[in-house]
Amino acid sequence: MTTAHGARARARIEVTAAIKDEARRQLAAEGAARLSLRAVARELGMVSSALYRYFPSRDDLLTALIIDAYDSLGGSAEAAHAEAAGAGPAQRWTAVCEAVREWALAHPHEYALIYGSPVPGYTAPQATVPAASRVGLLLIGIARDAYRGLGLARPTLPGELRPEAERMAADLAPDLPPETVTALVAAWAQLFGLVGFEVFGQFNRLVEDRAAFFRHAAGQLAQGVGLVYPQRGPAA
Amino acid sequence: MTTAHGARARARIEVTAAIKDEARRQLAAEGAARLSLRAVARELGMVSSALYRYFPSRDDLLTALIIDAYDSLGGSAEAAHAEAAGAGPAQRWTAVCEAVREWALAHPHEYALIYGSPVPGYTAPQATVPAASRVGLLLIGIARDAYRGLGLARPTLPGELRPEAERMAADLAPDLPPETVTALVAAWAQLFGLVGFEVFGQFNRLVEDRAAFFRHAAGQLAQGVGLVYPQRGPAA
DNA sequence: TCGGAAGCGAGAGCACTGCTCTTGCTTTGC
DNA sequence: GCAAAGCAAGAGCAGTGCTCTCGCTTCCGA
Repeated sequence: MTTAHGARARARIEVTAAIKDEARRQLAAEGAARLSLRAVARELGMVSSALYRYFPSRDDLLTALIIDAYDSLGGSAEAAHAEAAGAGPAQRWTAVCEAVREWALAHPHEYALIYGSPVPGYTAPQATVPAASRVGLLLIGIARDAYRGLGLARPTLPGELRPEAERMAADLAPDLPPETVTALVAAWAQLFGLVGFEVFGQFNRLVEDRAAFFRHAAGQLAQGVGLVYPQRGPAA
Repeated sequence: MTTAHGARARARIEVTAAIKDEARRQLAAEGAARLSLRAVARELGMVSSALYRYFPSRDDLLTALIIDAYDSLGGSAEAAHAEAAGAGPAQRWTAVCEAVREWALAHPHEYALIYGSPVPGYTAPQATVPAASRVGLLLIGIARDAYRGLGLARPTLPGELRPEAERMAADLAPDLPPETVTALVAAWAQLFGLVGFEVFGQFNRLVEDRAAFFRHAAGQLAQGVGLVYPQRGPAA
């Protein structure tokens, strides 16, 4: 009984996938706001009301696409990380950052869906959280490897931020120094600031050689986290 | 003849302003995608077709709101900068960053309009450029003051980025070192990464004391630009 | 095996959207 | 003083998300 629960369930899976595929096509072509349930149904040769058997609302379809986008981005980042497995922490950091950038440039509308303005009147459901965390976990993992290996330059931290830093460290990576975790969170946000500005055209008549610019900026981020070859003294 | 071109022209100005005000209200309440021309007209007691005499399309209304939002943000940032006039470059930098953050938190939907995903099928018209540049120019100005005054720590720059850095410097601030201009552009994007992540809820169950976190991150950005009290040696 | 239940696609319909066009009225400028 | 331009109103078009009802098909348990 490999055919899970008969032909009907199998058909449901196929139709659901077909709907998502067509929706993704329209998303890539026109953007989230122009994604139309009726158009998807039309393209699939079905009537719009039938589509509601698979997704109870337009927002639910969008949520499914969001999760898929997070997964696609996370997969690309993880693949890039795996490919750089032999290299040092700084190189692996940069490789992950560049994978994020390249995915975003290849899928601008999907990137906008997950890291642009949230779709209005819509807050990301809890279901998206695991998929959304993958890139962050990857970056934490790189820092952890460095910490356990060559060592990590420990960033500075003002006193007023220490309680918050310890809270974040307890949540995210209890084995890492709070200073490092704080710097990681900031670098994570800053990475997507760089990517977003490029994808959304803010660099348009400003930065020409964007790949080189990004590579350098990503390296600076790694340095801010402490992911440099410790020349002047390792972790305190 | 102070009344520019009679009562009709004056009425036009007033009605245009009333439309923008009501549209801004709806934008703040519901977000850009739910901004409806018909609802604006309804609220103003006019019929929807009449509104097209003032804005030829919904996108044109949005463009007007975008420019206003850039101006409002730029004004807030400039005001904060003026208030910190006596302080050193690092403090003024942080003050501007915090003003940007506070404006964004107070006007999330307007922030999303200008720094979130661009409205689909819509590329920002040239008219928005001057208004959009104000924050960036402010940051460049702070760096320039520091450069002419106490001096500026000069960031490092890889060789592959030098041509691009010189191009950007020629465009943006020919009087500043290319390394500084490059760091400025990166910091600019990273600043909006931090702000965007907070406004769009990416920090939600992650960072609690966001004000302190942001203050620290902004200070780190200033340091990356070279805007620190030169302790170890001023500009080379 | 068969009968009720659940799943499914189709169609009609509601309330809404952006936008266009025509119809009259008013203000403006020559 | 009169033609031209600006204006509000209404009707209408094509499109949207979503609901409801209708028959048909598949499923599952007695």
